[in-house]
Amino acid sequence: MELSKNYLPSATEEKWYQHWMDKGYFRSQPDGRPSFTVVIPPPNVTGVLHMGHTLNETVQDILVRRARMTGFNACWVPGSDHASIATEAKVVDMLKREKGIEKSQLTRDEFLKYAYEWKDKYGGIIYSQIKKLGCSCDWDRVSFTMDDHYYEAVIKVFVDLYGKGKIYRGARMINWDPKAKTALSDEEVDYKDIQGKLYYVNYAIVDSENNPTGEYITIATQRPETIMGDTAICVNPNDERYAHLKGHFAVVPLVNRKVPVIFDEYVDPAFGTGALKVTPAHDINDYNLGLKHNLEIVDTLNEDGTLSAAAGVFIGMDRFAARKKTISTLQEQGLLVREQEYTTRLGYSQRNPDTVVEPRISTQWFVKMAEMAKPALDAVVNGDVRIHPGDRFMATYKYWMENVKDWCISRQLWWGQRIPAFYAPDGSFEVAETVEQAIQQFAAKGATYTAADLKQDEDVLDTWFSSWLWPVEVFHGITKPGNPDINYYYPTSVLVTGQDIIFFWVARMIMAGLEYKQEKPFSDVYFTGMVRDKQGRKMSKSLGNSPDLLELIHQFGADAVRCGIMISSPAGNDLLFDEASCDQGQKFCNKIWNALKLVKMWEGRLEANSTPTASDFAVRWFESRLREVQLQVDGLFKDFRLSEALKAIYSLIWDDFCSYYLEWVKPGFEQPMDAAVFNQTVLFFDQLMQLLHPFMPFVTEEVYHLLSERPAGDDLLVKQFQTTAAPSHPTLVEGALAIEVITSIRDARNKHQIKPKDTITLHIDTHHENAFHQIESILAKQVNAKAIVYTKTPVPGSITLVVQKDKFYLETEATTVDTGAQKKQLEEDLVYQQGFLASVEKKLSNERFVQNAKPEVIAIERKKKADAEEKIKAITESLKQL
RNA sequence: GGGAGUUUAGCUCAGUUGGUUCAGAGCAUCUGCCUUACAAGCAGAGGGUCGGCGGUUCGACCCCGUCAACUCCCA
Repeated sequence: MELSKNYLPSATEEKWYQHWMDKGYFRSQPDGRPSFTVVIPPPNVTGVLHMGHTLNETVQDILVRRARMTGFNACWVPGSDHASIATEAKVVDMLKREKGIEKSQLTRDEFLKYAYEWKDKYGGIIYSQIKKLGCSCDWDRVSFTMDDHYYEAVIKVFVDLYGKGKIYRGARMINWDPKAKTALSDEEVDYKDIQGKLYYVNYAIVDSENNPTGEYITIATQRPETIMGDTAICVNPNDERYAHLKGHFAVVPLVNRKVPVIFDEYVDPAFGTGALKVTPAHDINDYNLGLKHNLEIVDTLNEDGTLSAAAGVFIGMDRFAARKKTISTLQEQGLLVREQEYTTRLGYSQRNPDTVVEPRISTQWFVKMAEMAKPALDAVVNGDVRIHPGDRFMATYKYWMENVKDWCISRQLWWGQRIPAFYAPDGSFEVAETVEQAIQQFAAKGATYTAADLKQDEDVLDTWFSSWLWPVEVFHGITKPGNPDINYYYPTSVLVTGQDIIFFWVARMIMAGLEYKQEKPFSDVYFTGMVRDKQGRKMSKSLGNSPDLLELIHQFGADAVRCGIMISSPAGNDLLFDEASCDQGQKFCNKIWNALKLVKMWEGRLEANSTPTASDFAVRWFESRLREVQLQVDGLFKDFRLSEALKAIYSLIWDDFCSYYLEWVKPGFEQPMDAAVFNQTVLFFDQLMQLLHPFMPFVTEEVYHLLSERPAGDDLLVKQFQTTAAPSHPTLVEGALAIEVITSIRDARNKHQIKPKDTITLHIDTHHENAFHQIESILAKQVNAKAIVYTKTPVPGSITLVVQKDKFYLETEATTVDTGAQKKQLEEDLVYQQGFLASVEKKLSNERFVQNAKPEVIAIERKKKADAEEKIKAITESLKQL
């Protein structure tokens, strides 16, 4: 069989993915094995996979494949969420651009028809990308947050929580987008620093009898257009400047409203004039003050950002025009004292980036969080749910859970689950799964209505209110409680996601899981870092610095992309993604490919018992190295240190296997290959491919099948790991010595400019010849020695070097030996060793060290001392000869 | 303003209960090699006062305090 010069990913990847699918390897049904369940954090249907997703999906696939190979029934559920705000915006955009239709021209049902069409057209793109990446998801279980059963589950949960008093409807301060005319969640607001102005305005003081005292109080405000909504003036109770105003009132300019002067420590006496105008309808802090002091709320803005009738003046004028008008009017009335430049932050709508978000009192639906947060906090604090990397996120999680605010779940949109509240003409309402049920509930209270009388709430629920049920409802745990799937797969094993949604999603999923399954939704949470470009900038569409995943896969191959992103991805830290790391992955594939070519070359010239002894040590050593790394990788997986695991395997394959092992067992030019050694080599190669498979599934499966003919069903993807025996420690030490000797001799050859082709005679002066007997042929091959001889005396005219306690003499005809350089080298080495010895002796002669240090530590120090003394002796002897 | 995190080689990062002169890896750099698996490769090498200062300790990259710079979250 002719193998191509380099590894060619494209054909391989398609072939194997198809094969795995045909075999049904990704499908999972409950059985007798333990389950290993992962639910994909739903990417939203609007998108394509970006590098953040790529990292995420790769991590999940690695965990799932590894679990599948270690006896678990692995089930990875793919899916996506409906992303109500983003999707609705895209559909609105598309309708306008392509069909010239405004949303306002459509009925709700007509709009939803377009939205579903849009979803069907674009929603699948992301799945094809996940497949290209090699992800082993169970494609028979694809879930979507707007699926019929899922929709039903969300409604059920809403009704249930309402019944339990955990959902309420109320007027609260929310973020309002006056352009889109919808409430926004906190995460949909972007804050920007801007240069604004502080306006100092005089309010006349009147006493409790309403008589002007002739005094004015000056307040500083950024938003003079909200003056008409003022219902108090607030000062700090400790501020002596204003203490005499107790019981007095101020007159709000323009509208001449008499408002009380109140006292609250919230006010910072050092800011502005120390006096604050309180506008409970238009500022969150003022709103809280208003609640505390029982202030009237005057909402002076309409939903489109114009001034309302309640403002009394400038009615119908836009808020920013009204600001100008207010300022000029105050100026005319002589109430504007001064203006001051001021830097502040304003919230802008993520959807309409030029629109300033307005804090607004609005009637919305809320989930009471405090009660549900408590068990969810405990679950993490107790370690029932483990977070990786743990220490970093515990504090943040705790803080948020202990200071959690009620969750605004209504959105003024159409794309999403419609709130199941039914209103009677008199404004009373019932929450029910169906209108029929609502009619009954009204009837039970003595009110008779028909379906035509009742009006369902126009709003839909926040997308997170559906995705927080994800680990439960993808297995129909809400709609069909107790079904075999939910019983088998829940709780899921690991959730892999970005740290940015720890509150929006992870915390709430834990709440929902505990509420509806009385059990955590997952045992471990693995937070990946954020993918940035190599300059450290966030990847974003507007910067255009996010590479196209399909393009990357096309260029480097899926394995290379996976390898590239994992190898540069320390657990939990942000990673600076550079395409060069994919290049490294591609080279790694080629390295493996070439090792395969070498092994396949030997297949044609096998011979039993040709020269087995020469390779004995190589085989024993590599077996131990392989075991050592296998055990190391086991441990790293337990700690979710996947990047380190990949690096360990990478180095095992490239350095230990290719650079040493294969070179050591390689037969001489046109020499036969020992059959036993060959078979052992193939077994090693198999195991290496198996170890690497979760990280780089395609190339490993391909190489596995090229190494040997495999019976049907013997695929790497389902090949089970065997338990690993302990490595032989002495063998590992001997191997390390061999490598050190080889490297030192090569270095000496280089330094003395001995050409690679020139042979040497190697003289070894050692106390343990046996250790060298077994690696003689390896040594000879690796340092190009034509002969190896043992000696107890220095070899005149040779290159001398000392490795550990042994002396080596390189005899060569090619060059004259530069004794000066050698001497210098040995002297430097001697100085270093003497310094080392001195530091060890200093330690050992320190009484307090000997008293306090652990016995093992002291023993190690004594050994260090003895080793250093021997080495110094060897160097000194060599120096004498020069 | 409140909280968290980071700072180790030119770059990106490891460093797991303080104990080899412990200062590591990959990439990049330099030197020598077209050695019949691989030049997308091979063999070597040089790079660092572990952010600054102080403390605890027989001993500190590691623990404590403080200062500085950067990043993120919340308001």
